[in-house]
Amino acid sequence: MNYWLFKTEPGCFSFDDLKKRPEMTEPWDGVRNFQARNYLRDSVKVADLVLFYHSNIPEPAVVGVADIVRAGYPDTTALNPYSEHFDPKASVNKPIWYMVDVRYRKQFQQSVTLERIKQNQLLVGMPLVKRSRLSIQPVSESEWQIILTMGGLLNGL
DNA sequence: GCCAACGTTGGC
DNA sequence: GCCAACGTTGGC
Repeated sequence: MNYWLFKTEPGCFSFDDLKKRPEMTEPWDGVRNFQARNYLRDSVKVADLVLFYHSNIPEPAVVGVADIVRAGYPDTTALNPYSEHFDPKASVNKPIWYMVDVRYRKQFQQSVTLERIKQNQLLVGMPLVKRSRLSIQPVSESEWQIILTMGGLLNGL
């Protein structure tokens, strides 16, 4: 079982959007970065847990937890010319891009802001701090425990 | 809205 | 395969 951090701009897709339909699964599509793609295609597995991060807002923060209900499969938005994520180089036989399905698990009691993460010496090694542009990032067991505790989910999910 | 960081593209 | 130009991300 692995831990991840997924980034999204809440104006595009937010944790509230996920929470509104708690029993539903949502495709995490539109990832167009090769390193993030590799994680989605090769490493993200069913039952993995995800820190849901809101970026590009005044106070960027981890706001809750989701889980993976389907591992990597071809991202069909790349094949759709009407999608904003259309990629003319992708095809059915060579999909290039991959997505996974996620599901709501739990909202934090208190959002864990990027500011607080940066203040914690045990978290400054996270790609979020060093390489903020990577939209799918692995999270270590200890980082996971610390951030869940900071979010008020000390007793787990 | 600015701009640093960094990923991608394409000419050579 | 190098690297300059360009585009995008995302914190501030």
